[in-house]
Amino acid sequence: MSIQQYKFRDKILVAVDCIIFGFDGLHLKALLVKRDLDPGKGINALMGGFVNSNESVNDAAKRVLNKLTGLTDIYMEQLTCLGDVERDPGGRVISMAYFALIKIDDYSNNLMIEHNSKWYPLDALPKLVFDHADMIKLAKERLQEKVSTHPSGFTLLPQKFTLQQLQALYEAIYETPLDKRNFTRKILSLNILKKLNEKETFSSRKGAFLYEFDKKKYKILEKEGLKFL
Amino acid sequence: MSIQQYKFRDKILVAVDCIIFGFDGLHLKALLVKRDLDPGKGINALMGGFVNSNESVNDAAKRVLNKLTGLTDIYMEQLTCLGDVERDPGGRVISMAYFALIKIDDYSNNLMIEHNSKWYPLDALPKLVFDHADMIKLAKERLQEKVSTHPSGFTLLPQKFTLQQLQALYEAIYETPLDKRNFTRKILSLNILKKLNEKETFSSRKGAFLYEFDKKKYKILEKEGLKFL
DNA sequence: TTCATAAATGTAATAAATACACTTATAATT
DNA sequence: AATTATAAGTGTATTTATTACATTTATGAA
Repeated sequence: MSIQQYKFRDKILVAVDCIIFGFDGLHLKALLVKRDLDPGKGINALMGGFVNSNESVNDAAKRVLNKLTGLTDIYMEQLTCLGDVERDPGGRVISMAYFALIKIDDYSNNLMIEHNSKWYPLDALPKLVFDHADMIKLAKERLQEKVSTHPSGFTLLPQKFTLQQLQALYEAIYETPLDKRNFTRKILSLNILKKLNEKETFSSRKGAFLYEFDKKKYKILEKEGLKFL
Repeated sequence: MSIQQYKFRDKILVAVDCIIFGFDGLHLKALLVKRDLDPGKGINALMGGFVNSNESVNDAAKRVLNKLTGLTDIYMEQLTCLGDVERDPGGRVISMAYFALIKIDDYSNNLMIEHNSKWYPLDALPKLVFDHADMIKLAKERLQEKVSTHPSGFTLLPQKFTLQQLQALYEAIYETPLDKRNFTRKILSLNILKKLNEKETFSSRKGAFLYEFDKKKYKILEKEGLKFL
């Protein structure tokens, strides 16, 4: 046997698809586009693209994410490989699904028009092409696991946020109400929040203090993990 | 745009590589083969193979696992996609890594000779081709997470086992000693073990009771998850 | 009968999780 | 200036889970 062996094996189209999550203060949402090529043209889909032979699979995902959002340094991780033979009626295409978290306000209206994209609440998704609905379901489960042991979820919030916004985020992800006092105590005990001398006065007369993250402690917890809920 | 679009995209070789774990009662081990083709011929590697265009990626992993072990219904899950451009000097090959758990005694000596394969303790791995060492490292981390929330680890033990064997398994996976009384209490409180009326007398005069799993409860916990350690 | 060996077992102390309701600050209204 | 409406902010007691720790028991071999 020799290097020649590689030559006679089947080459396959490899795609990446990105589940992009956002949070609007109340609902967890996914960013979808209307697919612009057949098969499935005009149907809602995750943003995706093919992996080129001169780029890594992760780089392909970054490229796709950047193309859609204009953002770099997006929180992103591999989710799963969808590899069924018949998953794409257009041909044999395997897809690596990624999930990504962005601040919903970082995504501009211009881009929504340009890419024919739209945020959908997870409990009201439209019909999706191929196995994209499966991907989103899996991504949501993975997000729940992830935020229970890592501070990644914070990526969905604006830089400054109130404790009630943070709680609403966890409630949206876990799909369950949480006790305000217990939540506050626990999150503050992690020592990753800095209380600012500013208040957010949009949602109450009294106003709620804004917090931001202590990036150093955040990094440690990101690596080491934490036990959140 | 049309279906034609698919035609002009790059096709890529897709491989699967399997991290196969076994447990000999004391050490966690990985099954490695001597690679039989260039590049890297003769160097140790994970068992792997290319995905054919008429099989799913998961089926390719099953095929590879079955070819090496002779076993079907192996516990197996996707680990990660290794997708760097230069990871395989023989060409552009992306690899989906899987980790699998088998009972070490199910793997026969004949197969070891036939495939030029060998069990290596995880703390004494030989040099490996490409990024296979990374895969094993990641697989071990994933195994640690997995057994802390799912009863999957039991797949590494024979059908009948003693509590001390089970504890030794967890100690090997976590790489840390555990308290015998606390361990026993906790594992029994999960109510997934059936105490048999048989003793294993190999390792002590007194003999230790054998246990086996209650498969129904196992299935429930497998889905719902548990909080183990 | 004694000895050596690993198996089996319980309790007290500490830490973490949960359940639960009133007071406070403020802007808007009168 | 006083009142009202609204969400923010805060503490304690109870239950549950985790940890630390040492002696007795069963048995085969000598």
